[in-house]
Amino acid sequence: MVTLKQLAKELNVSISTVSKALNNSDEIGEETIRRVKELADLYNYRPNKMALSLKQNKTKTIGVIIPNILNRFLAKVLFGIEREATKRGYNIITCISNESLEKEKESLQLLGSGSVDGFILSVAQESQVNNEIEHFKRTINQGLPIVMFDRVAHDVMCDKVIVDDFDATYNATKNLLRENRKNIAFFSNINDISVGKLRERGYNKAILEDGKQDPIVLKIKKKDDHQKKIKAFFKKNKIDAVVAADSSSGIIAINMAANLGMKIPKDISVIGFASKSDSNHTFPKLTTIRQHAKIIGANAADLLINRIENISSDQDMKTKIVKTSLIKNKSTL
Amino acid sequence: MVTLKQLAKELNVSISTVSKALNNSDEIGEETIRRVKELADLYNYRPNKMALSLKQNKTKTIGVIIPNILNRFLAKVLFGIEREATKRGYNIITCISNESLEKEKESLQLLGSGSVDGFILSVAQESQVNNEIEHFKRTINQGLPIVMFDRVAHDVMCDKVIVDDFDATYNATKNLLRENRKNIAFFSNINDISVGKLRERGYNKAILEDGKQDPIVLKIKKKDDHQKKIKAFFKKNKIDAVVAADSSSGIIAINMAANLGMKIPKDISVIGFASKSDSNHTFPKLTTIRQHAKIIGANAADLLINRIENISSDQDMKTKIVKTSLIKNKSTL
DNA sequence: GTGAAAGCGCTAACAA
DNA sequence: TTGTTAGCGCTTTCAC
Repeated sequence: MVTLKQLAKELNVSISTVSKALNNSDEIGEETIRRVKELADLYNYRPNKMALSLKQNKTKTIGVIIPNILNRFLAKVLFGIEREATKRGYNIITCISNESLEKEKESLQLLGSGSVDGFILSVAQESQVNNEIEHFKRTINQGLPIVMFDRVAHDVMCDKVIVDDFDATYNATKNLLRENRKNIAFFSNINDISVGKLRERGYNKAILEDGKQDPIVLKIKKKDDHQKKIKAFFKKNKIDAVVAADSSSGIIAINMAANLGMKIPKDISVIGFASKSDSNHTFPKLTTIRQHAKIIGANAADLLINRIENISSDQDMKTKIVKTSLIKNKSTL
Repeated sequence: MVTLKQLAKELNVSISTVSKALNNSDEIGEETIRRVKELADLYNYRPNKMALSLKQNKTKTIGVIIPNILNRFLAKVLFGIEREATKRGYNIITCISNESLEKEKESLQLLGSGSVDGFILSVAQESQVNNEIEHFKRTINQGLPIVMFDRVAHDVMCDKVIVDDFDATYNATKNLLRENRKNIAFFSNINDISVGKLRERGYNKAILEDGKQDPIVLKIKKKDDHQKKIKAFFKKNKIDAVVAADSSSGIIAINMAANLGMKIPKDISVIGFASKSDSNHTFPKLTTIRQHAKIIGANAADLLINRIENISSDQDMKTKIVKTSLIKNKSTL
């Protein structure tokens, strides 16, 4: 990598002249600027990012801590973050917490020592279960802003971007009630995290308000055989509708129902959280609750960068709610 | 963030004493070391990463350029890279090229100016189509090693990690021939990239070697309605087996076949590239070609870090082939 | 209009 | 055993 020093030497001027010339300072003569820029172009000079960061005490880099990159929703949020960050001149350093509190702490610690200007994260399952929030507070006290999305820690004062999980399942369930479904079940593979619980509550509320049936909830653990669990459930309970809290449950529910001879949506309706490409994985296509993951990511990046650059003068922390949409496909009436 | 300077001041010693003490230099007295470390702990001192990078001219950071994070395979490779990199003390900066040559160039350019010690990447579709490789060569000449995985540019001299795509579909097709299938079709949604072509060739070779049937290839474009295309194809051609080059095609093929009344695997066998969780999205479960994405990622990280740290003394570039495995599930006999 | 010098936080060769 | 100094690449204030 060519440096200012080398350019200066070759041009027989001082380092500061070169620096100023490249930054179009009006202290420098036109002719000099031209000469400097020419040589810089020739050598394809780029200012060293580390030197800039050190000097200006900002890195133009965002730390992103994601619990699980194999989750389509989270991957999509990451995509949204990356796009918005790039647009605003920021890079992202990605860490995958793998749902582990320890890794989450470590990432915060490691990147916190000068590598990034702030963090965007979704809380690891282990941290949520143990309600651990000290590490977040420490980071914030250190002067590094955090934006949390989806799985947030309510007791931490920071900007947040969340989904209207409760309303989403509440409305989805209402929808099924309007179809006159008599036995609506709720399937969930994510019952240990906050959003999973919110979704269950939305379902429960709709069922109880209606008052004509009892909630039936199938909780599937990560280690369970997903297909077998659902098959067994279908055989034991006669149900005519499913609200699925995660995308796999919805997809498997449809395929299994079809396999057991049920007609969709005549005999059974299914609504699930899923992305567009996932909803393609069933026939008929799954009626889905879309979370607009990319928008969530873009919003999170936006909030963080504004905070970093002090664009929003106000000190209050914001919580943005990105509303889900119900996309009606053919797995409901 | 607390600095050496501040610690030194508080302890009434010089900056270099503090630095040496923290690095356990034997130049420093035990008592001093203890005092320094105590205060450093108290203030939770961490050396500033930017300063270290600038000083030592290495960043302990890897640039990863991924064409599409929503692709499960690529996401999984990223996971593997991140895990291996973290294990060896490296961070990763992730850029998403979105299959665009321009973005790929830009990322190389931007991160190349001091932000990373090397790159791991899978070539963007646009770059492959136009056979653009100058930007890779430029980066390498700049002294930054590159490791390519999956979609590689053969004319660039660098370490590579690839999958035995040709053999994978060749063997899968042979497998179907052994089942005595008479009309084996090939479905692909990725025919414009190198691996897609390799997979088609493997299929073709097996069919032609057998000599008892003609290849039947269905190429699906990104903008096509995936389900409709496959449905129409099933209606027009009577086929009894499918080899799918991408995971969506395999999954949709099974669900659509079932929907059209075919019995799987009695009437039709399906084999596809997919991850474990994807193969759960069909009933019966999809017989899959596993690519071992995490291992690919780990290998790529390993190769790159060795190159960066000059562990492998040899100058020859290595190409590692990670063999696929055929996981027999119930969508084949 | 140009250059010298200080300083961002750190390490290390050299001096004391 | 500890401190002084130079330097990594850059910007910026202040002299000339």
